[in-house]
Amino acid sequence: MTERIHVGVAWPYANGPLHLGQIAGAYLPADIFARYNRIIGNEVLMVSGSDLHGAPITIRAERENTTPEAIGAKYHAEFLDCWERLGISFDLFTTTGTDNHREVTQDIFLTLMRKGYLYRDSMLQAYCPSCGRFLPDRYVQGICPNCGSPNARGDECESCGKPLDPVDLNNPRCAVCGGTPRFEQSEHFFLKLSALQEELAAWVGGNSHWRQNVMGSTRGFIDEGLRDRAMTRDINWGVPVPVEGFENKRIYVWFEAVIGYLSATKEWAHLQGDDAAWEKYWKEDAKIYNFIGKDNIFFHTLSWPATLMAYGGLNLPYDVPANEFLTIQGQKLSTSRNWAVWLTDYLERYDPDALRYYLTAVMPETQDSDFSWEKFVRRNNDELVATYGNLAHRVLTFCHRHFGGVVPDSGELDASSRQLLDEAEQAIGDIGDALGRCSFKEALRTAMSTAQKANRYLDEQAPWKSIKQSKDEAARSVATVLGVLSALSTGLYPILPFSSEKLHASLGFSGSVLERGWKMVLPAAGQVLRQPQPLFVKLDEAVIEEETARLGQS
RNA sequence: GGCAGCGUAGCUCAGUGGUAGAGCAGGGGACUCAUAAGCCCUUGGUCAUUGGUUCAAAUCCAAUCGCUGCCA
Repeated sequence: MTERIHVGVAWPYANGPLHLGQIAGAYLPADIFARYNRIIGNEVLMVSGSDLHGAPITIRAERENTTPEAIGAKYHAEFLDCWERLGISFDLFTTTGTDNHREVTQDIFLTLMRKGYLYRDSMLQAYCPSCGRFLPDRYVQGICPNCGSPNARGDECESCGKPLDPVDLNNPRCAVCGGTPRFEQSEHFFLKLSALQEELAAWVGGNSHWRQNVMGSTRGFIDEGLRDRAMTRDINWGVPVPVEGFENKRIYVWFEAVIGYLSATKEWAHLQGDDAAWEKYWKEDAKIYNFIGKDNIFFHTLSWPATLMAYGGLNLPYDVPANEFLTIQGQKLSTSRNWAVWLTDYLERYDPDALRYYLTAVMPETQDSDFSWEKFVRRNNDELVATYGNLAHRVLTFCHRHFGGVVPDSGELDASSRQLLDEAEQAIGDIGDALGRCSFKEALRTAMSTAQKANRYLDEQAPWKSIKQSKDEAARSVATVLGVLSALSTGLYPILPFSSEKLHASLGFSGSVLERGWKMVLPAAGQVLRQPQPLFVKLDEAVIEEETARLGQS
């Protein structure tokens, strides 16, 4: 039975380059999941886009004497290039800056207003007279009332970790100009989350398939009691509030960016030439998955579902497989200290599948995990190259040397050959099962263990020995392993698409792995093999030192 | 501070009531088709700590410590 699967991925902020934490946390798992669902025949739509709004991008633009549009455009182009090179297969990667997104957002805003889920109230806001604008919480600095630290931010004191309100700071100052802000009442629209408390609790309770971390923190918010929150901001960059008197305000980015999942679907439908096609995913039977990092669980399991419930008639997320964080060589990622591995840098120097392999192997599914160049090189060389790449290479070169570069006739299979092929076929099923549950690490382990079994089998069979006595016996074991390789090219396709296609072609198949589908297809006797080329490149140990030296350098 | 997740071998992790596991790294061996890869054997753990429930706890409960995130 085919299903409709909507894969929505966190909207990256177009304020700087992508780093490996974002890839491991959201984009790679989303892509693996989307590829798997496509190959098993599901109807898949994978969308996301650049988040162009919010205060940081405007402040950066001022500092660099440019416009928010220019910064957004630069990084949006860079993101698109990265997806292409890393094989992140979006059906549409748009931006929050489109007319379509504005229209969809404003429609939702006005509908919620009309239904009473958005109401006016006023709140105290810091206003900087010398900058002539209201300041977001984090742009007010001052002395922490809790620990006395002189550089506490209005949202949080970094030195004692306590969350703060800008009005609590002693001697507040504007983080941009250093001037003294004053606090003024400002009118905003509040989302009536409190009114949806029961409905949300019931819905969350029915989602027992959610991950521990997602369910735990979502339940925590509900038990605490949901509070109404402002969904507009005193800022002049973003989606305009479609209400008279709010010309100098904009819709809050977290209210608006998640609407992108819906607006992007509408944009995709329009580009397909079928404006109603979005309804297949949002009104008809479909499962919506949102791949995100653990930092924005609240917005995806409560705030956005509340918006959808209030609007009415649209599908809610089916699953929100949020990942934990990736540290870099034992330390937290830090953009300001340049403690990060930037995706563009990686892609300039190494293969996409090597990264996809390593990041899947250490994917932070249940706890924070660590990226290190040493482990990257080690796992590439000792696992990916040695276990999988070498398996393909040793068998393919053997075929060229002894069987004229064609698939030999296996003849009647003996018990161990039959068993290995059964296990390979079973592995495809198990991998699929794991991928369907978003257990990506488990899927990879299953695949690699199949490659290992094939290596063991080869050593037992030793066709390099048997060929001296019986060409048929050697043909049988070699043909068997070619079958396992074919199975692996399928089973690993969602995770390692580039090398899977390469192996598929090396095995003499035409077309693509994707077209062939999620099944084991044995290469036919006589099928012409391509001249084998190594699937993966072995990395020089010097890479570890070179790359480690780059960390933390400005 | 509150809430949530996590803490198992040197590393990455699996294991949710029944004799502590895998891969990689380390040590040894036999082989040689292969990117000096693969295969076999092997060293290695007070399952964060303390207490409790149970015939039986890595697993359930409580407290403590540590790491990360969130506090919209």
